Amino acid sequence: MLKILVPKIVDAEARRQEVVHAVFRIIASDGLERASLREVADEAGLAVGSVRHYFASSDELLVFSFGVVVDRIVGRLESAMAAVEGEGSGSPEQHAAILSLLGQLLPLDEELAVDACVWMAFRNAARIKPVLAPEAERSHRAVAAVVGRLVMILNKESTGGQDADGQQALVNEAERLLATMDGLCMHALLHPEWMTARMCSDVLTAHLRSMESAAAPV
Amino acid sequence: MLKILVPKIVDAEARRQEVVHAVFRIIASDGLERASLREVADEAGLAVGSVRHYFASSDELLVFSFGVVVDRIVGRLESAMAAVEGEGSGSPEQHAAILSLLGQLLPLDEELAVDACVWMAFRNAARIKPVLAPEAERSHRAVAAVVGRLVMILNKESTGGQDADGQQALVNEAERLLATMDGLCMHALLHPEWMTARMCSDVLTAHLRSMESAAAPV
DNA sequence: GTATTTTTAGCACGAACGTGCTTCTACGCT
DNA sequence: AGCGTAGAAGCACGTTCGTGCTAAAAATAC
Repeated sequence: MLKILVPKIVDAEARRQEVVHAVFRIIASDGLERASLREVADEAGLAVGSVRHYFASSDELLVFSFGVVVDRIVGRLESAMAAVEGEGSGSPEQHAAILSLLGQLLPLDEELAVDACVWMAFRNAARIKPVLAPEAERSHRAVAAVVGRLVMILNKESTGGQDADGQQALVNEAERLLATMDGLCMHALLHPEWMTARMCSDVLTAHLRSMESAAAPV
Repeated sequence: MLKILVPKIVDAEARRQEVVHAVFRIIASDGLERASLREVADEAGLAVGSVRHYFASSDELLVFSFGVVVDRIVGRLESAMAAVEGEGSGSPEQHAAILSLLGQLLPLDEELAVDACVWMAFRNAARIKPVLAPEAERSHRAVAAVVGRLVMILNKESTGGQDADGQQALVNEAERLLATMDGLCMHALLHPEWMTARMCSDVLTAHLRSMESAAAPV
C-alpha cells in the first residue's frame, strides 16, 4: 500500500517522455490526425495496451504531449528573456539576444522545427477539440507575456507608454509582432523551400528595424 | 448519344456548389478532419452515393472544394486590387482601398470567416496530403503576387527597388506583410474573442504606417 | 408509348479507430 | 517462500471511414 517507488516513478516518467516524443515525431511527419494510439505505440515500439497503461485515454496522451511542447517552448523563451534583460538596454548585444529569443519561435533547426510543428498542430486542433483549449490558452498567455515585455523593452527609450493611447499602441505592437512571428512560423513550416532560415532571419530583422524606426516619431 | 443537355450541366454544377458549401460549413464548425463523405452528405441533405455521383472520391471533393475557396479569395483580391490601382497613388482613397484589400484576407465578417477558416484548414492539410499541394501552391502564388504588387505600390514614390538590394528589400517587405496577414488571420480564427475585427484593423493600419515610415529613410 | 441515361439511394466489405477487459510476466515486499 | 502490484501485451466490441457495387427512380430521347 505505502510503497516508496522512487526509481519506479522515474522510470515511468521516462517512459511517458518516450511516448510523448513518439507523438512529436508522428505529428511532425504525418500530422496530428495520424497520432492515434496504434501509430504512437508502433512508433514507440510498444503495444497499444502498454501506452494506455501510462495514459488513460487518447485525449490524455494528446493533452499531456501538448503540455510538454508548451513547457519546452516557454522554457526556452524565458531563458532567452533572461539573456535579453541581462544585456545593456539598446546595446547591440541586446539586439542579438532579442533576435535569438524570437528565433526560438521559428523552425530554424531540426529540434525547433519539430516543436514549432507540434505546437502549431495542437493550437489549430484546439479550435475544435475543447480538451486542448486550456493548454492552448496557457501557451498563448505565456508567449504573449514574453513578447509584451519585449515590446516594452524595445520602446523603453522612446516616448509612449505613459498615457492610455501609448499603452494601446504598445498592445498593438505586441500583437503585430506576435502575428508576424506566427505567420513566419507558419510559412516556414508550409513552404520550407522558400521560407528558409535565412529568409526568416531577414524578415525578422526588417520587422525589428521597422519597430524601432516607428517607435521614434510617435 | 449526342445529347445537348445544357440545363442539366448547369444543374449538376449547382449541385456541386451546394455540396461544396456543405463542406465549407463542416470545416468551419467541426474542422477538416470531420469533412467525411457521410458528414458532407448529411449536411447537404443527400445520401453518400449521391455525393459520390458528383465527386468520384473523397479526395476529389476536397481538392475541388479547396479550388473553390481559392477562387473566391483570389477573385476578391483581384477586384480589390483593381480598386486600389484605380485610385490616385498615395491618396487617402488608395490607402482605404489597400486596407479594404488586405481586409479580404481576414475573418472580418461571417462570409470572410468561413473562407478564411476553410483556406487555413486546407493549407495546413496540404503539408501532409499531397493531393492538396497544387491548389495550396496556386493560392500562395496568387496571394503573393497581389501582395507583391501592393508593396511595389506602397514603395513607388520612395527610393528603392532600383538595384538588387532594393529588390531584395521589397521581397522582404512583401514576405513580412504576408506573414503578418496570415498570423493575424490565424489569431482571429483561434482567439476571436481577443482578436476582434477592430483589433485586426488597428494592427493592420499600424503595420501599413510602419511600412510607409520605414520606406522613406532607406 | 419504349428505351436510355442521369440521378439518387443503399448495401457490404475491409480497414482503422478508441476503449473495456483479461492475461502473462517480473519484480518488490513481508 | 508466498503474495501483490506494476508493466506489457493482446483480444473483442462498437463506431466511423472510403469505396466498389447494385438497384430503384426520374428525366430525356426516340
